[in-house]
Amino acid sequence: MLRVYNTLSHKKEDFQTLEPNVVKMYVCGPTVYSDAHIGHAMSAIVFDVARRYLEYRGYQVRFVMNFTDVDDKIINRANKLGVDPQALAESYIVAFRKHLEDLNVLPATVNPRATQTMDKIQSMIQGLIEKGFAYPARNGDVYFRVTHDPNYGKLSGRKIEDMQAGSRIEVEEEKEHPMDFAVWKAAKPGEPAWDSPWGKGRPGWHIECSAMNLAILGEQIDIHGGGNDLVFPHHENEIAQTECFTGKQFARYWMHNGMLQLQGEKMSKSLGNLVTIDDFLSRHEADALRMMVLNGSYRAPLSYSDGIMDAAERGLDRLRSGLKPASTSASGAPTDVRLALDKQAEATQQTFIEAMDDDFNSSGGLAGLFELVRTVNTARDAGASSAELNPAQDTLRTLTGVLGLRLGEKKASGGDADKFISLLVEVRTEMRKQKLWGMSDLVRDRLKELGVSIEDSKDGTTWHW
RNA sequence: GGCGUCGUGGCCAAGCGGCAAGGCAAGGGUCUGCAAAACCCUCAUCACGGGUUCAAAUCCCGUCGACGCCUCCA
Repeated sequence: MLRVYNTLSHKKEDFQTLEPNVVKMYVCGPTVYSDAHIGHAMSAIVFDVARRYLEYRGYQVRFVMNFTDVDDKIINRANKLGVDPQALAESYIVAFRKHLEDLNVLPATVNPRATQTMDKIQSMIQGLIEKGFAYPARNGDVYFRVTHDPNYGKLSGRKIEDMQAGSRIEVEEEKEHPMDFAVWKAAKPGEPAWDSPWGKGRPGWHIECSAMNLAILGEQIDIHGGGNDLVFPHHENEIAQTECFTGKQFARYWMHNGMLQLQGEKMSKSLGNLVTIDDFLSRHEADALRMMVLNGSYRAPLSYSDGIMDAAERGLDRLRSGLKPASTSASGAPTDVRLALDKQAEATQQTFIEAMDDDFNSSGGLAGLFELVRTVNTARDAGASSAELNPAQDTLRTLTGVLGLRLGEKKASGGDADKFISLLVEVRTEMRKQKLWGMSDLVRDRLKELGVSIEDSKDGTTWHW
């Protein structure tokens, strides 16, 4: 039985879907106004793993990730650069899509955009006004009436009174209550604007997610995800709008990932302490970032550092070691070794499911995989043939695949250099045959300095970057 | 100030009432011409102080500390 930690109840709950075998899942994507950083990547990876695991467990997942492509930040940035806000947003959407692909994040079933959901946004606002949950103000904005929602604050555990006390919000004259928030914003001259019953304007920050959910997944969904910095106000307001509009419970499970930190602080655009996805991928393989995320708990904050990346990359190598083929001289492993291998493959699968069923405990799942790796390697050393190794290696491949790891051969980034390296290695093999150890070691050491590792074995010599 | 998450070996980290998973690093060994890889062995009583229990890293109370949110943010 899968259990999922629900921010709404602060507990792990049994996972039950609205419809049998179907999961309706919505994850908040980025507001596209600048280069995405690895914190965004972490969030995408976390929910990609959840999605892959749900599919592995037999669910059909309708996975929606939105792009918020109209927003103050986008407008400001576009004005600064002197470009069209829509064009700016579009370029970042293209870039982000490419990043997701590079990071092996499965494509969403749908990627809706705020600007393409305008009808639904407006009909929702209209509905909220009719029900008394929203009101147009004299300045052309439309505000959500917080005090009319008895459940307001249930996700973040805040009370309207508490927030008022510590509030640093500038109180808009036009608001009935300081905590009321805009569902529609009147356009200033030169800003992107859409016609509406309340005058030209654009959606407020939270309404677009409510509307996109409604338009694509319906009134009720199973899982709503995002970074935990979105709990308040974004998700709180989303719940308020949607539930007041439909009169039904919106999302059953709210999942939030912890923040990626750099030197003890949240990595964020405003703090400027970030590593962009481009930066990261120019120095590491995509699997390494995923490995780093998988090694921890998705809800806990994660500190990015060279040390942690190093460990992630070594761990990746270790997983890969389990997939290496049988020795060409393999003549079959002893019975006890073969039995142990089968048994471990079985045990690993079980451990994996138990761990992942417990709120996607990837680190626990990984532990089982490492044990399988050791058993496979032991069997290979004991002379297991590829036929004997195959079933266990298939299990390993399947389960690492569920985590979204590709474990491909390390890229021979050298391009043209590769064939020269191969030549060098070939020559070295000849030297070794003639027992010219000094020369062979020199070649090996010098290549090592250049980033090329050589491994000699009974089956011959292999090398990799 | 309010709300919330958390504090496990040198580092990352699982465990959530019954002898402390796993990875990285380190040390010793097997293998190897020597290495590397692989394999074997070694390496913690769980921030602190009380309490509950036959039994607590795991539950309760308190202290200290970290981080997030309360303003745009994955």
